[in-house]
Amino acid sequence: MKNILWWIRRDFRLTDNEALFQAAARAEFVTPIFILDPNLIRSNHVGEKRLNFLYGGLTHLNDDLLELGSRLIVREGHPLDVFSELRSQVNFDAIFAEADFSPYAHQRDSRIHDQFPIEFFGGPTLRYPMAVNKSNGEPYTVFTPYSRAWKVQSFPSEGQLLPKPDRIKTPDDIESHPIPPISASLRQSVFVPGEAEAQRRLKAFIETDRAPIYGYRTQRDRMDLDGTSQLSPYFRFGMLSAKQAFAVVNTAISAVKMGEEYESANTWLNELIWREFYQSILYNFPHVRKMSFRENLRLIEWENNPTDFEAWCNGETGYPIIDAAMRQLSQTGWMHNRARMIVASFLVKDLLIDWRWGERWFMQHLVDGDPAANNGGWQWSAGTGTDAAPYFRIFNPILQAQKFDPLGEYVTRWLPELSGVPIQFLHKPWEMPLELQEAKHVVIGRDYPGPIIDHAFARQRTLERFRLAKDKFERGKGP
DNA sequence: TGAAATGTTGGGGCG
DNA sequence: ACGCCCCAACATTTC
Repeated sequence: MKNILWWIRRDFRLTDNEALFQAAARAEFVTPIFILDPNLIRSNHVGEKRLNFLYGGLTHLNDDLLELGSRLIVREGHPLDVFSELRSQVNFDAIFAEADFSPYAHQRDSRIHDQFPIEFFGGPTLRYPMAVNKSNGEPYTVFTPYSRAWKVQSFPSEGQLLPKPDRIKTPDDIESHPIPPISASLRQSVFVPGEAEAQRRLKAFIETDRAPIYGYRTQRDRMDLDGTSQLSPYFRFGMLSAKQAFAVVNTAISAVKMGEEYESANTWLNELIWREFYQSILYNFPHVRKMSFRENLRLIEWENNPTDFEAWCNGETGYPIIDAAMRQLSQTGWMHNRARMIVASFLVKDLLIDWRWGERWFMQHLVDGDPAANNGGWQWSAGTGTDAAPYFRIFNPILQAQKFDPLGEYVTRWLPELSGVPIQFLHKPWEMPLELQEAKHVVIGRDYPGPIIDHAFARQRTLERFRLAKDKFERGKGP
């Protein structure tokens, strides 16, 4: 073939990229193209932090392509229109792309497939969402059996990873839209975009001396430490392939064989499989995007108090662990996973606000915001999802903070105004005697808000409300 | 990938 | 010495 369009969607990398590899092997010219699709970049499910990471990623990808003699073509518009227009300007024989099974992408791609010669390769996960099923052909809805079946199939080895092409020839007469600039306020993001940074982080997490992965089982819950890989934004845009991660972790696991290090590496492996699980859930049960997976919890009578929601969003709930986490999110576009569970439990089970409100807020602010993982996480926390936390499992924000931020360093990092508060009061500052509040310049109601809700009360209210929803459902389908 | 309520046990103080 | 109470500490049940 003469010219193949390599259509980049969420595979911002040159190594282990089957679509690119095949395009380079089969065609004389390869045209890397990224489309700024208004359905994605103007959606109310994305915010500037993820868009900036995306734009930065495009810049890095273009730099990497330049080194191979190629360059990135950027176009703006609906993909069907963009390809129609392109066809009138240049000759291309086929479009090659990494598969994407999220609902919008799937629908978009089948329309493209009706009108253009397009071939799909691989995907954002190692296993296709339809490739891990029960013996009766039905998809799994519980994680543990899913992961067991997932692990039975073959693991990739590092030798099976595809190299990047030596050289890519790209026609030089194709116009490109400029890569949108990054907002000045976000140039200092903690997440440097690009494939090189993704690889550096993967190696730092797994392949250095005393790498964090070997203490992951216990360290991952500590919000005050950097015990997690922080790779999620890179997975989100495919700056790292799932296959690369699985191959590397597989090597690490074989190297240790047993003990705490082995358990830890396996715990991280399981986290990668959770990611595959939720991709599969969204593919097989697309309605979870709109409603509870569990039918019996679709009639919860939410409070949905807008003032409470605003306090949660802005980190002004008066619970330091909640407020610290929400500020970490709005300042960095990322939140520690343990903190995600705590703030989700608080929104849903203390404030009784519809989990979909929280889901949308996360999508708007997370650099790693992914519809499948985010929806899965929220439904898990709300107790409405597949293999979810039972509805009566309600986090106590104070106990969680004491367990997983024992020194209060996470809280004071994001709430420096609380740095003078002694640790025994840090996670419940409203219990400070008034003299101490004055002395530490943390007067509740003046320097820091009082708690917007009493946890014990909220817990009882939620147990009642969820119970009611179940009862209503039972009666509704009655005899 | 909880927490609270309730139940049980056992050591020590004490009459 | 003995029974009784108290109450941690731990276990089990319940939400």
